[in-house]
Amino acid sequence: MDSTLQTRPPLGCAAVMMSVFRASLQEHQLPVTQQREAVAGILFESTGHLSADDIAARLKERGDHVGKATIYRTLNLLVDVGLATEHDFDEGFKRYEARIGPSRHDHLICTSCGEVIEFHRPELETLQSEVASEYGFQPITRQVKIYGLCAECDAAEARENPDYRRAL
Amino acid sequence: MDSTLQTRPPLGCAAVMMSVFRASLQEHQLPVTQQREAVAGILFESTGHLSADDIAARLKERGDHVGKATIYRTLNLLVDVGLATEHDFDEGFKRYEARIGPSRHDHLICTSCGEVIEFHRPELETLQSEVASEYGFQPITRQVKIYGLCAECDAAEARENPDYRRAL
DNA sequence: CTCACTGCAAATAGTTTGCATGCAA
DNA sequence: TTGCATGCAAACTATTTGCAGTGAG
Repeated sequence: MDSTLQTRPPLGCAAVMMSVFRASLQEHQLPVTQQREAVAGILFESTGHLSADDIAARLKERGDHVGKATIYRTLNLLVDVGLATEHDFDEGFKRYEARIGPSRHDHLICTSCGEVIEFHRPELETLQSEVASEYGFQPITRQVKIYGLCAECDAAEARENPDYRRAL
Repeated sequence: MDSTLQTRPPLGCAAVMMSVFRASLQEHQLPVTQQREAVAGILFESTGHLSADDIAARLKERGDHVGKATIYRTLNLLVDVGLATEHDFDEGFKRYEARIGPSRHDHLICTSCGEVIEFHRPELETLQSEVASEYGFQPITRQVKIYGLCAECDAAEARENPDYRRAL
């Protein structure tokens, strides 16, 4: 299913995503409201992993106030139509990310400073299908999260406590 | 509310885990209380993924009432000393599992019926180290979760809605 | 005897929901 | 016009925390 390796289109991407979103709404007979466009716009123009609060803040600093309930409702909508991905990095809240095409990536999460590094490993696609078919499972999505210390935090830790790695 | 049980650990395993737990507590000058032993016991004797509520229920049906706050405090303690693993299967609450040795396994999660299937893939170990070293990252733990439909739910879905797979 | 643990209840925090009102179609 | 969408606030739910009392070492 994900046989096409696709890189993120650089420009105009947000605009394309917006029209896909509008089309999805119309297809489902749902109104295209200003709030929905505002929330989706913020997400599509950003490349990071945004929390509901991040989105609220960006909307505010742009003058576009949208109620938090609506932000959550819109994010869930985006996830449902497949235009956004939900992430849980164990921070006690969720983060959302625009989902451009079928391109899959996974994450390294620093448990010390919270940095999130994306990585791509096509082998994971194969492995996912293999494991799934072994159990008659129909895979829809996956999350691969590797927790640990980023290069900087690792160095810092090794400096303070030279043999911490022995515990791993 | 009960999780699916998978493989059965060797006998006496729970007892061994308990004494490791007691040792950890003593090492940190922490009292070995009845409540701590009760909570740890439930977790060590089970092979599944238990929520805090599951544990409360099992304690109750055994006559051993323990306050929920204490259950949470003990679970966090177990995670901190490395004797339990925390899982988040996107159910809105966490599940805990005894951690026997360094054996790694990952999960297939049915988004329809909630079944959790464990799988082992040694290649993931390699992949984890490769990716990590590529970014100078020091991996500590990982979570690989493949969401989708288990064989039964997939069949049921295909029966009701013959071409749902086209949407994937 | 002392200090940390326990239970309870109240507090948190992210997210969801009920309801009167406001817009998109 | 006709519904859904919105905003607010209240509701929810899992988890954490404060505090008076209890128990392990």
